[in-house]
Amino acid sequence: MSVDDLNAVLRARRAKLEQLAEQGIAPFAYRFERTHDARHAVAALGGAAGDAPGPDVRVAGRLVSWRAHGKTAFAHLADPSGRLQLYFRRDELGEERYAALDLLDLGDVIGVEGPLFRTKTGEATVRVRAFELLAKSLRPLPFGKEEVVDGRAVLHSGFADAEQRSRQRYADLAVHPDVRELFIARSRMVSAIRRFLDARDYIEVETPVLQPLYGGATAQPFVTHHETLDMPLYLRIADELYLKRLIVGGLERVYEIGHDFRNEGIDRTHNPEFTMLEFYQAYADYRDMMSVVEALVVAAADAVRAEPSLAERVPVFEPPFPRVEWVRALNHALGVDAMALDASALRDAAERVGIEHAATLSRPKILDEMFQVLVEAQLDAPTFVIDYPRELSPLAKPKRGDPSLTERFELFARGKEMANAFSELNDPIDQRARFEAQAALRAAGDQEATGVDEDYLRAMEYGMPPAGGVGIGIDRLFMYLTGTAHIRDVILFPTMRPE
RNA sequence: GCGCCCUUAGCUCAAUUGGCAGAGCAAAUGACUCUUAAUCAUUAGGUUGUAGGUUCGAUUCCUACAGGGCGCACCA
Repeated sequence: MSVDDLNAVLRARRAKLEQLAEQGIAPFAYRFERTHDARHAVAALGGAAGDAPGPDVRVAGRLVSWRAHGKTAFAHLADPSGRLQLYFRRDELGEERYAALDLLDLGDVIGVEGPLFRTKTGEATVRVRAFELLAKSLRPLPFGKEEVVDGRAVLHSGFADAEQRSRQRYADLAVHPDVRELFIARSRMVSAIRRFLDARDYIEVETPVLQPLYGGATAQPFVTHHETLDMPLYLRIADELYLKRLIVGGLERVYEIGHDFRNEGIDRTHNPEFTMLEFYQAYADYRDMMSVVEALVVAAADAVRAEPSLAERVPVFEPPFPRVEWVRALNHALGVDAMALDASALRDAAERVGIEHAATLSRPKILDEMFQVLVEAQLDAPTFVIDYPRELSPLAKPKRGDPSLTERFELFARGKEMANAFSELNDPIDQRARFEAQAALRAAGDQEATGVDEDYLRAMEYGMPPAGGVGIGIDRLFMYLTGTAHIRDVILFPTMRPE
């Protein structure tokens, strides 16, 4: 885009850039020594009563409002900690420097120096003695105007377009302090989870994102190609099989936080790449892992609640969470023994609860759909669903005492799956049989079925201790804790078509 | 992938039945030494998402395409 194509606003800013050059003012600085951020500057003035001047401060940030009155001007500077009012006077700055203020624009990054004082309306303000341009803003940020009504900031004419806010997250963050706070809270939550696991003697590991065989979940993968090896590689859909190899190797407690990739639809709760936490603990079973998950969710919630602007939104948990047995819950909701129904009775039951074309679905699929409608959707408070039917859980160990079930739990909250966990299968004979069943499905055209992972079987044949394993979707956990409806609002740069 | 809806100035939004495309903010010029959605005056800013069609005339009606939103499907 040439300068000729730019609109008048952009041209005006470029013109100022030239005037700055003529005056020998560098529009893009190297550094600025700060003594305070906005919040600490306000605190530094403290309760200084009346006209008592406060200390000198040097603060830097973005110019977000400007009110000129001839020979004086008020402005607000915003930094990550908040906003601070600035007061410019011609008689203090001198005519030349005061005139140079004309070359500033909203959105410029500036640094100022001067004493703090309180205006007659009581607002902590810097009486600017000197200012420096640190970065010229050549493109107007979509600032709204902020009005304070009953002590609360009300934004006028802001940056509302959901598409542009996601595409230009930098602008969204720049003009919306609450968006910054949300992503800061997400980072704090992830840090808290790391501390939680570290404190329990888990070690954080990194396993391959590019995998010759994908597995550990059922999903369409992204496929790429390595030139030198001349072979296809898949972006991982789960971390599971590599983490369990490490259990074989004697790393008894491991976790990984990273992106999984699934080549599927995009909607309110799905992004093609998303953040997954998986952790595995040798010599533990799924009941041990339930306790860990309860404590982990509490720790994550505490970390988010520590962000004051979000505190009210974060649910308070009181472990232990209720446990609901899969079969018993479904039968109770249905009023009959679902597992005992024959094929046609099951179809009729499914259609009564609103499942369409049940005739085309497999038995496990019908059961799963009925469970989703009748039970999962009703689970608002965090609840463990335990002991899934074997036919729904190809990756879990059979339940002790009832081989028709598996030792598996999922954690649900607000009707959404938060975590999925098993007593991990550690029998290589059984594992091979399950892989071969998958391979048969794949040969029959099921794109999501995986092949036989011989290397993983080799690892298991060396002997894998019993272990409990958990997967938790970090994006969804954070959505739940903050009451965020759309996954794109908790991912800094969600996947979108190019403009 | 399917259905419905949306796309107008840098931002937020108007525009009667198909009849000269408007406002606020932002911008430019001027006035103003405690303002805070500052105020006041003046000015500029548009190939109405793109390409076609119907019409004397299209922001408006039709078709296709692009991007987006919502729902469905897929995703245990």
